[in-house]
Amino acid sequence: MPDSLADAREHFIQGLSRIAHFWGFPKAMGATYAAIYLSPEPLTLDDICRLVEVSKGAASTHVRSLERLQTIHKILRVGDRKDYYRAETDFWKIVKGILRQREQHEFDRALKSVDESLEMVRTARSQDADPAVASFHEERMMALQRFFHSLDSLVGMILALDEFRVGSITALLKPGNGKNGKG
Amino acid sequence: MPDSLADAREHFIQGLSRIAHFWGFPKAMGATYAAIYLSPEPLTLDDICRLVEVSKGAASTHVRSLERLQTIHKILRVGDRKDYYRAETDFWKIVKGILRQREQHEFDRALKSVDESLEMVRTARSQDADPAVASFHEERMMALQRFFHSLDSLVGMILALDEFRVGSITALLKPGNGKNGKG
DNA sequence: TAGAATGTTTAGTAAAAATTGAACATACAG
DNA sequence: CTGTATGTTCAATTTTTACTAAACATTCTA
Repeated sequence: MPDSLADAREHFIQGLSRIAHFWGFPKAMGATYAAIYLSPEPLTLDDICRLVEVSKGAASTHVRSLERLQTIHKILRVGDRKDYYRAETDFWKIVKGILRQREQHEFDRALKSVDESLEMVRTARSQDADPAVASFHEERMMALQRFFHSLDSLVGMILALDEFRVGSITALLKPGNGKNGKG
Repeated sequence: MPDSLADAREHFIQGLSRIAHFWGFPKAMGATYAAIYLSPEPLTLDDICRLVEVSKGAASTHVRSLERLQTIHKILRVGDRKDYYRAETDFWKIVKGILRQREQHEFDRALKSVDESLEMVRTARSQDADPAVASFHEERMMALQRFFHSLDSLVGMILALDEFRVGSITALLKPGNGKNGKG
């Protein structure tokens, strides 16, 4: 069977699709990354359409998203109008990029939302609201606010740690620990 | 305006809905948690239907999911057939629980998927596949495998750290660091 | 300028996920 | 046993998200 290698590639691509989907990205986006990741040579949009079996429009959208997340990189060649894409292979860098992006967009909004709610409760209390309920709400909201700020600090710390190579932290853990006691 | 407090609650619930959705849960599930979290008294299913404006079926599903994630707890009272729910307020515990569940389910599957693909590539190589391409695929898959194992170790470590109270780590960071240099 | 090769946007469609509502199950009271 | 109050399940529906295909834009050649 001359296509056992293609089968393996297929299986791998499907695996990354699942993972991508699980973490909230379109399946085809994961497949796109996988296809690029497994290619020895940079791929063009048309290559991707062929390998991932997706329309040019979708491929265009996905490479844009992947590039924004810094999981792939565009390569331009002089005298060639095609865009080529190669995979970023430093996974810690990728995780860091995704963390950073998520933090910037949605995480900030979450913080803001709690801040606003808290402000509203305080306004309500200064007016006519039931003081007991208002106090309770205020307490709970403040607790969540504290947690978010801690998370924010923690993520910031992790991102900063990258300067010292996060990967090396896990290298410390690797030798001889196998799996960590589950299932 | 006698409902400014209800407005604040509304805003808060909507905020948590967004967050939940962003992290891959149904919006109404986040809203359900928020409603319980803000209630001084444990809530019944019917309370939830009313507060979150959702059918009994959906409410039932959501409390089940939330309970499985240990974000809320069921309270049974003697001589009362209703189930009551109160919110878990230890957010680090919640994060830990979600991490643990995700690790067990999807994370393990990801590892397995890569392991299998790798096995397939090796089989292919022992047969007739292009050795150069097979080698390249094998290398890349092994790199991802290594990363996954590192991640697995890292998550395991974080979960283990809980014994020593993860919260205290962030407590160290909190005093006077404000925001960590973004936007 | 036209024509070819490429990438992007978008209106419409297809697929997936969440939600409803009603049937069903269970437990208790009388 | 019957009726009532509760929780659960699931087929059908609604809502959301992803994708396609075609029009459009851009850049290069000549």
